[in-house]
Amino acid sequence: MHSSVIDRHLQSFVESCRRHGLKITPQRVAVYRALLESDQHPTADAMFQTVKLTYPHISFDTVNRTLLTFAEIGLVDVVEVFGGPKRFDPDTGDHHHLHCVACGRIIDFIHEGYNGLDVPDAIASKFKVISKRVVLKGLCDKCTGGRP
Amino acid sequence: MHSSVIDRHLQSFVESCRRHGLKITPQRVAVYRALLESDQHPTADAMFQTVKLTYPHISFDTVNRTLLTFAEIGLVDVVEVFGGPKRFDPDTGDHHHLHCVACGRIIDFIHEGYNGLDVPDAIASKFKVISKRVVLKGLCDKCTGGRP
DNA sequence: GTGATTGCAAACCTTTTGCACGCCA
DNA sequence: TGGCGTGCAAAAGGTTTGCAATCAC
Repeated sequence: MHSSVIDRHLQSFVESCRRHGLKITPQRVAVYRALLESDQHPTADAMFQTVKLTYPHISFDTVNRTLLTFAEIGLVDVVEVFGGPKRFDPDTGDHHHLHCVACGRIIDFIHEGYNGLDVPDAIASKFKVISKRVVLKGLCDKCTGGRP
Repeated sequence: MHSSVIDRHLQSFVESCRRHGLKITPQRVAVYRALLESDQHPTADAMFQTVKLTYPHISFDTVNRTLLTFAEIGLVDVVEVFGGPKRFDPDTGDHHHLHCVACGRIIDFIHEGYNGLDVPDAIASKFKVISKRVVLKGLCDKCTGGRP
């Protein structure tokens, strides 16, 4: 990611913290920077390992709590899992997930046909829908070994 | 659930076990019966509490392992969660989920428009899709207090 | 200054593993 | 009878909580 893009993200991060009355601490900045560069859907522990490289003194608890705080203010999403540790998604935009049941990878994809899914009236009248996502379970290319 | 319906389910349960070389033990039958009557998406512990009522001597481990075994042979689904313990779904048919972010309930719904979702070619050519589900996050009627 | 945040430690909960005994096929 | 399944116990892994010291504002 280009440094100018990072700067722009960092600026909106600062504004988001201000809006929610959160202090801008070096730990939070370090976690946020790591999120921007993260491989997809890291666990709290994976984030901890990454952040330690640039901020060796940080504790796991701080990383974990920071991620949960970021999730509360909408800076990251907590993604759906089928067991195991929580996983976080720095991409809060409209996209969908494929879960490989063999290796556990979660692969993002976007698809025109899935955007703006209509919510049935019976649901819309009773529930306030916050987010919509299509979740596919299957086997990824690495795990099928090319066999379809 | 009517007893005749239960009998029919039990019969297909027995066949399913036979097909997979699993023994028919009273514990497995008890767990399966409890599944048929279960409120939706119970955790292993919730199932344990229920099964104990009719089979007081059963251990938590057995209930848990039985549920995992059932999941492996497709008798139940493990449903997507956003953290916390695994949850099981006795309904393996085509349906979708609404997660209430306030109370944690997972509500099933069916919707014509979501059945037979097309899988984008870019995905279908690389991944073997096993299941498709729309996951909505939101607030249920109990948690909005009627306010939409 | 002061209240939020951090780091550390302990507790808690869920899941996993190992093993001896018992039971289904 | 043989081997799978069960129950018990211990361990592992992840998350949550409490608290004193520290830091951003």
